[in-house]
This record gives sequence, structure tokens and C-alpha cells, in this order.
Amino acid sequence: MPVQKKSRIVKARLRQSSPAATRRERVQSKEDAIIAAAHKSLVARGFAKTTMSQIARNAGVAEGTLYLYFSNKNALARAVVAAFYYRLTETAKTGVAKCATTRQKLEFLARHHLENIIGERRLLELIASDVRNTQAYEGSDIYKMNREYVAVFDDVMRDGVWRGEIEDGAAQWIKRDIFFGSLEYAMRTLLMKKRSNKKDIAAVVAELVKLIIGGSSARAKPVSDRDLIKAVERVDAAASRLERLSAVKM
Amino acid sequence: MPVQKKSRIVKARLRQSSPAATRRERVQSKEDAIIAAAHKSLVARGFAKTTMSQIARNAGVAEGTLYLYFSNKNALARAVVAAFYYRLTETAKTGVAKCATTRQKLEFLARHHLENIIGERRLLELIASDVRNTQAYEGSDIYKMNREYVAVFDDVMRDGVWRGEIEDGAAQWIKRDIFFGSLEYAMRTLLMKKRSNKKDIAAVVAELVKLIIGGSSARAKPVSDRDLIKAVERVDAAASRLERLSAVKM
DNA sequence: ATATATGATGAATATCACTCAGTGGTTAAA
DNA sequence: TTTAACCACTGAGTGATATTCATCATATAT
Repeated sequence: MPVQKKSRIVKARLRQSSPAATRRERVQSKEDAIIAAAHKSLVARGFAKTTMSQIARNAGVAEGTLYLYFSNKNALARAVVAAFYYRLTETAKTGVAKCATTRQKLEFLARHHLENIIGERRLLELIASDVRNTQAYEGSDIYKMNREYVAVFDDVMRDGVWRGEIEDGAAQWIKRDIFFGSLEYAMRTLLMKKRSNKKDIAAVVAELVKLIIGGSSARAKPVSDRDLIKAVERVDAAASRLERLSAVKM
Repeated sequence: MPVQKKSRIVKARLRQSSPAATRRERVQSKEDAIIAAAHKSLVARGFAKTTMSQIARNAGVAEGTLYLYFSNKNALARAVVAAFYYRLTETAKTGVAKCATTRQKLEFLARHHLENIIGERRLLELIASDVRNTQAYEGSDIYKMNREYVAVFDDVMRDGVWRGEIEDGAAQWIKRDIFFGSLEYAMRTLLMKKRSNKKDIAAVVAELVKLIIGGSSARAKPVSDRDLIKAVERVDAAASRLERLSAVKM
């Protein structure tokens, strides 16, 4: 059968001409395609309304193939969420690095989080409803990625305390809950308002940061000698850091 | 088929001996039974894992009967959530009425909310994932019941401002989001901790109320000190910028 | 007593997640 | 080159589940 044979050769050529050359690469790119297709459907329609056949069609594979890469629909959804967390963490880190003060960092983080969860709100449902309840959440991929993400916030807060820009008040996990919880709830409210816009986002961010920063230090008495001393220490520390850097350069 | 007939007669006798006499009452009590059965399964297993046949069996009706009372599984779940909100609102109102100060009212509301959503956390998933997204949420039963529930909080806040026990800071809806959002997120954290207990709940409640009440009044301060702090911030920020520049150069 | 309306039923249908027996193409050994 | 073993893939088939509908039972009205 020369015809069949020819078609096979053509197929092989086509595949070789495509960027993914090695077997491993091909498998990897297929996994990426599946995750991308799943992500698209999940964001557009939510978990319940995305079907595996939809995903398979969009990814250009057979339905059965999905199960070679992910044990079931939940696992696939989890992979999508993990990828989302990864992106979120990266952009959060680079954004924070560009901010000078703790206040600016927190404002950036809040706006960043809010804007992203508004865009991909359907993924949040997954985290809340499916992932956190089922089986051993701790130790799962999502758990780890979530830890890494909130660590960005934790670092900013720790640093802020060290710098003296926020007071060392309640337990860290409580502050964290207040920060992210408020934002997620605000997201719902914003989505319900017909014309929710940047002004509203800015208002939520401002108020939340005010609470987290100002709320803690509101307990302190009017600025006094202790505060002055602390301020001087901070200037001193900053100077020392500069000196160290200069020394290295020379 | 005498056997069939007999069983039907027995059923009928049993039914007649039950208290509900009129047609309307019988229908009502059947609806209640269905909602109760659905509630039980939803709380125990979550939306995805409760089946209509399960509910029908527990309610003592045929599967088709469910669809005489609720157009589909979602509508049934919504009815369950509405009933939950109703109960929640009632107990919240009576509880608040017993408190003297705004602080006490807020503490009660926070604890009450947290304890209840921990107990029926699976219903919360429904609200977030299924109900709020689908169709016209506004105008729905759930929307109305949710409004009534949060109105309890709003009233307490308004009253607190009027009494002068809290300052009139940010927009009401933002405070509301911070209050309920923090609690819902805290719930997840508490559920993940192995031995989450009353101490943790108390800590969250205390910190949140502190923020809501105390945070707003943080603005009034001597000017000169603030200027001083600002100046130090600027020095510190400048130092950070220098550090980053040096790092890049090297 | 009969007719009508109301309520209830569960077998049948459609849709979906998931499985599995089989195909084809690739690599390595003979 | 030929052969064999392996790997990635396929899609028709299976079972579970929400929803429908033709039919029956009971209560109410005439």
C-alpha cells in the first residue's frame, strides 16, 4: 500500500519540522497544550460546565489521551490552578521588588491580587470548593504553590516590622487571612456592581492597606522618644547597608 | 398484583396517621423534608457528591417528585442555602440584641459567623461557586437573604458611628467585605490546622474587631512627628533604590 | 358516585467522566 | 535491514447520574 506509506512519511516529516523534536519535548508540549485548553475552558465556563471532550478537542488530542497525563478531571484542574499560582507568584515577586516602602509593597500586592483573581475568578472557586476539601491537601502541589505565594506577603510584612514601618501586632496568619480574605470577598462585591471600575479597586486597596499598616500602629501612643530612637536606628541601618555595598564595589 | 396494592394501602394509612392534615400542609411538610434531606447530604458530602437519588431516598419520595418541588439540583441547593441564611440571620439578630456596646456586638457577630460557617462550610462553597455566578443573582432568593443577613452587620456599624464608638471611615461595603472576607478565609485556615480550637477563633475575632473599630481612628496625630517619620521613610527608600542600582551594576 | 385536579411515581433518556482493547510509530537489538 | 519491544495515542464502550414523561393514585368538587 504505497499510499498509506506515503501519508505516514508526510506525517513524520511534518512532526519533525515542528519545533518539538525529541520525544520528551513532544510529550511536554502536549501536556502544556492540555493545560492551556483546560485553563481556557475552566476560566470561561467554570468546572462543572467544562467537559473533558471539550478540553480534548481544544488541545487537539483524543479524550483518552487526557488520562495519560492526568488521572482525572480534578487532577487536571489542579494542574491548571498550580500553573496559575506559579504565574501569580512570579509577577508578585518582581512587582514587590520594584517598590520602596512597605506601604507601596502592600498596595502593589493588594491591587495585583485583586486584579488577577477578578480575571480568573473561576479558578478561585476550584481552590475553595474542590481542592481544599478533598483528601490530603497538605503536601499537594497546590498547597505548596499557595504557600510560596503567600510567602511573598509574609516576607513583606516581616520586613516591614523589621524596618519599623508596621507594628508587630497579631499573629502573622491572622493578618494574612485578613489581607487575602478581604480581597476575595471584595472581588465578589466588585463583580456584582454593574460598573465596577478602577476607582473601586483603588478604594478597597487603600482601605485595606490602611488597616493593615495603620491599624496596628494605631494602638501606639502619640509619637514619642521611643519612636524617635527607632527612626534614628533605621536611618543608621540604612546607612550601614550602603557602606557595606560601597565597600564591596571598591 | 395484590402485593403491590397492599403496600400502597399501607403507605396511605401511614400517611393519613401523620399530623399534616390539609393538602397544603402535606405539600409543605414534604417540601421541608426534601430540603432537610438535601441539607444533610450537602453538608456531609458537598454538592458534587450528593446525588438526587440519595436525597429522594432520605426524603422518602421518588426521584421524579423532587422535580415537582425544585426545577433542578441547583435550585434545590439554593433553597437549602436560603434556609441556612434565614437561620443565620435570626440567631444573629437575637444575639446582637443582647449586647450592650458596639464592640460586644461586633465580637458576637464575628464569632457567630465564624462558628456557623465552620459547621456548614460546604454550603459556603455553593454560594461562592454555583450561586453567585449563574444567571441573575440579584433578585434571587439567596441574594435577598444575603442582604438581610449582612444588614445586621451594617446596622451595628451605623449605630456604632452614631454612638461615636467607631469612626466614620471607609465606605460601608468595604468594611463589610473586610469583615466577612476575613472570617471566611480564616475559616479555611482554621480547618487546616490540626487542632484548631476556641483559642484560635477568639484570636481571629479579637484582631478583626480591633481593626474594624480601632483602625479607623488612627488618623489624628501631631504633624511634626509624622513629618519626621516621612523623612526617614524617604531616606530609607533612597537607600533601597541605591542598593538595587548597585546590585544591577555588579 | 363520578369527574376533575392535584400529586406522585419510576422506567427511559441524555450526558458525562472514565476505561480498555487495539493501533501506529519509534527506538534499539539482532 | 529486519525484528522486537516499547511508547504514545485512540475512540468506541461502560457505568453513573441528572432530568423527563407517560402513567397511576388520591383528594376534592359536582
